[in-house]
Amino acid sequence: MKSGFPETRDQQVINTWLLKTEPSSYSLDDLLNCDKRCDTWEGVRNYQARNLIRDQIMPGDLALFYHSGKAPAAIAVVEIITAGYPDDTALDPRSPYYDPRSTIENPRWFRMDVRWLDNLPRPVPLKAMRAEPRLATMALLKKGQRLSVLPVEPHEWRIIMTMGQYTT
DNA sequence: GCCAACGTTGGC
DNA sequence: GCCAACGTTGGC
Repeated sequence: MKSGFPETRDQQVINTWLLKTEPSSYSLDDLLNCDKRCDTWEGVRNYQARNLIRDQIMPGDLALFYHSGKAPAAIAVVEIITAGYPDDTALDPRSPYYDPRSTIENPRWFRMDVRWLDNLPRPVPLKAMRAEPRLATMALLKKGQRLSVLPVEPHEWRIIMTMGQYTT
C-alpha cells in the first residue's frame, strides 16, 4: 500500500471497513484454510450492518479482520471481492442463520465475499486502539457498539496500518 | 461469569 | 406507535 490514502482504483474511492468475528465461530484460520483464502461473509443479521453490505461495500475495498472475545484485536487485512448480494443461508431451514421472513424475491439479508491479503505483522489489540488518542472517534471504540461491520476512516486506517507495522 | 448496552419482539 | 421484556453481544 502506498502513501496518500485514500487511493483510487479505476476512478473509484476505496473504502475501508472492519469485520468483526468471534474466533470460536469463525476465525482467521478458517479464512486461511479456505480455497484461495476466499470466503463468503455470511450470517450478518443486523440491519445497520446489512445496509453497509448491501449499499456501500464495494469490490476492491479493504477491511481489517478483527477478532472479538478473549484477545480482541485487528489481526489481518482482507479485500472485499464482491458487492453485497443476497445471503442464501437465510433461506435454508437447516442453517443457524435461517430467517423465514427472507425470500428469494425479497431477500432480507446480504453477504459479500472476501479474500485474505496479509496478516498484520503486529496485531493491533483493542487496548492499543483505545490508548491511541487519534483513534478516539473510531466507530469500533464507541461505547456499546455491537456492529459486526464497521466503517474505518482513512486516517484511522493509516494509523492502524502503522501500528500493525503493515507496509507494502 | 458478569453485566451494560443495544436491537428486536410483541402486547396494547 | 409506544415501550417493557427479552435475548445477544462483547469487553472486562
